[in-house]
Amino acid sequence: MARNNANKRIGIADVALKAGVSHATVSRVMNGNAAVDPGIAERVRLAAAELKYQPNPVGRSLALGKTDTIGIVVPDLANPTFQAILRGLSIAAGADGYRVLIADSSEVTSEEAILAGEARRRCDGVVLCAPRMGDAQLEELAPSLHPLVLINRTTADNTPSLNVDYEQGIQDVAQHLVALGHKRLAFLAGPEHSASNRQRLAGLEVFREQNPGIELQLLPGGSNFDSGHDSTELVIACGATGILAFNDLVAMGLLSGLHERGLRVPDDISVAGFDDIPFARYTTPPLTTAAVPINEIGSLAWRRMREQIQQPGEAPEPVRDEFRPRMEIRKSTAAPSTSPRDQCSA
Amino acid sequence: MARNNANKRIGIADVALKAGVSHATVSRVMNGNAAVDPGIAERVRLAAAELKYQPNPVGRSLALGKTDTIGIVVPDLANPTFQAILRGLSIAAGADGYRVLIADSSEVTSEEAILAGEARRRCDGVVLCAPRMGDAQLEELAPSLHPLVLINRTTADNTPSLNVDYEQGIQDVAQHLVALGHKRLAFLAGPEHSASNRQRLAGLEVFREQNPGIELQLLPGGSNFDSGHDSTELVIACGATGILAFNDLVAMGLLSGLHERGLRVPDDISVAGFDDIPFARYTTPPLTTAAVPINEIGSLAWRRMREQIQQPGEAPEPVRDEFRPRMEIRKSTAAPSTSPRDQCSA
DNA sequence: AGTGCCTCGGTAAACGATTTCTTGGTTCAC
DNA sequence: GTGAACCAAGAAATCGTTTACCGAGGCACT
Repeated sequence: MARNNANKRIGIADVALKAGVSHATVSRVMNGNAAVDPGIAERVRLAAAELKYQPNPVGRSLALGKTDTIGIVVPDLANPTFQAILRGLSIAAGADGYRVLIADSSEVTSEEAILAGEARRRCDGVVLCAPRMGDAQLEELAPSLHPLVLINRTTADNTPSLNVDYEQGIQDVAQHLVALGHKRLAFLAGPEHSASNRQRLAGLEVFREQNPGIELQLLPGGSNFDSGHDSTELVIACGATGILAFNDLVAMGLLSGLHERGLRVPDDISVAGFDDIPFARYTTPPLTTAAVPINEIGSLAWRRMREQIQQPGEAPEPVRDEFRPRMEIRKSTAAPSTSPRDQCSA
Repeated sequence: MARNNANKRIGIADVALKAGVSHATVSRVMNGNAAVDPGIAERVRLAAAELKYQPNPVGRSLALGKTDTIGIVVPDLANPTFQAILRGLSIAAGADGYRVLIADSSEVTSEEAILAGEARRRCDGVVLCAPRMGDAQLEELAPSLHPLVLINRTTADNTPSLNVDYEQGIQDVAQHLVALGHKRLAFLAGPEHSASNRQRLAGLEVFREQNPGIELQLLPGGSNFDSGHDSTELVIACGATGILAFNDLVAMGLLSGLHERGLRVPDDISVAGFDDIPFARYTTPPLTTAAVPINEIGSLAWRRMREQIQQPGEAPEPVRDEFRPRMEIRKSTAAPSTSPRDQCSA
């Protein structure tokens, strides 16, 4: 807060004094609320301009019961996915005069609930990205956060939520590889407790049932570059010709590892990512991936939030938005080579 | 703000009522301020716990004259550099119990000043990244923002600022290429009004004087992937063997363009970036670049901010932190090929 | 002229905390 | 036994706004 310049920040009282009216009148003209005599209004405006008066937002917030701010809690700002959501949210909210407050839980699950509560108290609503939080805790927490929008999570009481259909998306990726002729696939999994990883595994289970002739291995992994890179040996050893990476970061790490080992993508091995982060189209080769319309998610999150904030009465029925990833086929996947590289693991 | 649950959010008055004391006493025990009878204190704590009372931050802010929030204004959240600064800042500030409020000016120069002022009124201080704002306007604005930290800008009145030495950094890149044997260089410039681009140009001017035997062309460009990609033809046509890209994004776009055109990096042409964004080491080939310790900048920005916030008295002398980029030599640069590809442009 | 309505703007009560001031009750020393 | 010193907790002021309420005028109509 500001109380530096000269002695005190100028407040509504100073303007009132200078214009020879009461604070109430100043407030009225500043907000264009009630009808004020044009002459007086002009005098007030002049005084305000001369003093460079700007209303104190904290005072307004207290009186109005709103802060024109929403909070977002993210598990990790280093992740391009959350960066993109934040960006989309920030821009969309900004267009409506709202600002966004960040709370980065740094992947510490226990912090998520606390941060969310704190953010909620400071803001008019919160957008919650909490992939690791337990279902029970989420259910308990949600009501107290009320103007709330969830990302990739849902609650029983139908909190508005935006969900990427990872289950279907990963199946699409697998099918793409099968269509190219691959018979031996491997999924480089994400963090164990990640909700979206579980969805992917569920999708692959369905895929397995529907494609009994296709081998599908599950490899432990992580969610970032380094874990993809570190999985290189594992991937080579497993003998699969088509790799489904947990996300684009992992895929890129793997791409780089394979390149170092002298394997050619997609000639020797096909690699597909997930998310379609901005960098995906610029890898060499450009990465085939399941594109998630991430910017849209950010701005839609704001829309859903705004609906809740602005309709103070009944909610316009809770909404659950579903995003089905779209296959973005680039150059990192191709038909498997006819030479029997897949035998080398035996 | 919260006023949803049941009827009203519970406030200090409810706790006071339940504990049979006055608000003042509740406030005292919540803040551990004055000495309160242990019995009463316990009663209050119990009441607070039963009601799940959490103090309203807006009320506190008004009374205390601080918000425990700092603002950051960035020109574009899509830029990895600002994402990284934001992240470092957010984590460092979070560790001290401060939150950060975002204002994205979306590259609209005229918005920067307004956003900064607004952010300042809501927060205890602001970190300003305003690469395009005019010097005069910055000088005028700075005092009113007072607890202020500048990124890559400075003012006459010595506002604390963190500066990357682009001037020296770009010279280091150029020297690196010369050391490899390159005689024909080209700089793929950034946005015209970017302050950091001007610094790079100044650095290259010095380089020119010191290396009269080296040809150095200036090519118009931009600051993102696409502009790098779009410059591919220009780069090929200019005949240079060593390319200095404005930043890593541009370099990566160029890398991808060159790859599409069938040119090999670094065999046919060397490309160097600037910044060392996280993705730089995972391009193919891994990108040689001038590494800017960007995470450090974010956290140091917080340190400088904290110094100003916590020492309300005299400033601990204004500081100007300088970061000299460190060459990160990877695989995208090498000695020029002996075959005279550089003639093809003649 | 008196009544009623309408307009304008001042007064004061929120909003939810912190903090200074004050008061009533002890205790202690003289 | 009285005054000083002291302590804990309540009363009230403060922070900077907004806004419900009300009173004072002005005007028109009966």
